[in-house]
Amino acid sequence: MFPKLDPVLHSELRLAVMSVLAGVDSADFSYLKQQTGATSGNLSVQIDKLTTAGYITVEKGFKGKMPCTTCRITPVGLSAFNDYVEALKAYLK
Amino acid sequence: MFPKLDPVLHSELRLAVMSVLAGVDSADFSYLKQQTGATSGNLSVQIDKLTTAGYITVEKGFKGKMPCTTCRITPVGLSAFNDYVEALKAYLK
DNA sequence: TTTATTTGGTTTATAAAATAAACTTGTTTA
DNA sequence: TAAACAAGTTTATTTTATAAACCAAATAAA
Repeated sequence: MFPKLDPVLHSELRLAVMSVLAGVDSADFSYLKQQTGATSGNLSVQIDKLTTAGYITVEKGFKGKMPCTTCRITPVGLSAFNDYVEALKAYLK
Repeated sequence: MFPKLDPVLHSELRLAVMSVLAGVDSADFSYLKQQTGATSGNLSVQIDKLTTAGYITVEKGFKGKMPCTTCRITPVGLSAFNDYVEALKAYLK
């Protein structure tokens, strides 16, 4: 009837991050922050959770001399995102 | 960009309850419990929150000698539900 | 050059949420 | 009449979401 919603994705900020990452090859921390309007702390925590779930990968490097954290969605993450969208439909009709 | 999601509705069980109520004139506690698969305690709490938000009304009566709690969605609730669906779309594309 | 200020985050603290377990009140059944 | 059941509510506990506080390095200002 009502399928279970993936708790990793059923979160406003994590869903926004996944939504951004689903549409680009990669996005760095600052870009995600700007796109989502989140605070750094909150974004950092939610990126960790998405990483732990295997939904995104994080690569820490530098852009010039500044640290730069680059995020990418994984195939697992993309699939989970699509499943979540499908599951939600049962609730919205 | 990403609109704020109504926290009252961004909850698996409350959303399921609203989804059921959006499609019927009224539903009693047992029916909602059966449709959503929720535990009584959880359902009771979430019904309270929807009531406090003004999204549903609750009428306590009897069916025969047994107590019976009947829930209905309000116009405000229906409107909030529709707004939530619209807002979500920004996250799902 | 030393002192702010900004960038790019992480860690920690706290308030709110979701959920189940335990309990209550009354009814039906054995 | 005692046990089981129905229909919920209350309470307790575990997670979450989030912001505040913090940190280190780079840049700008004095």
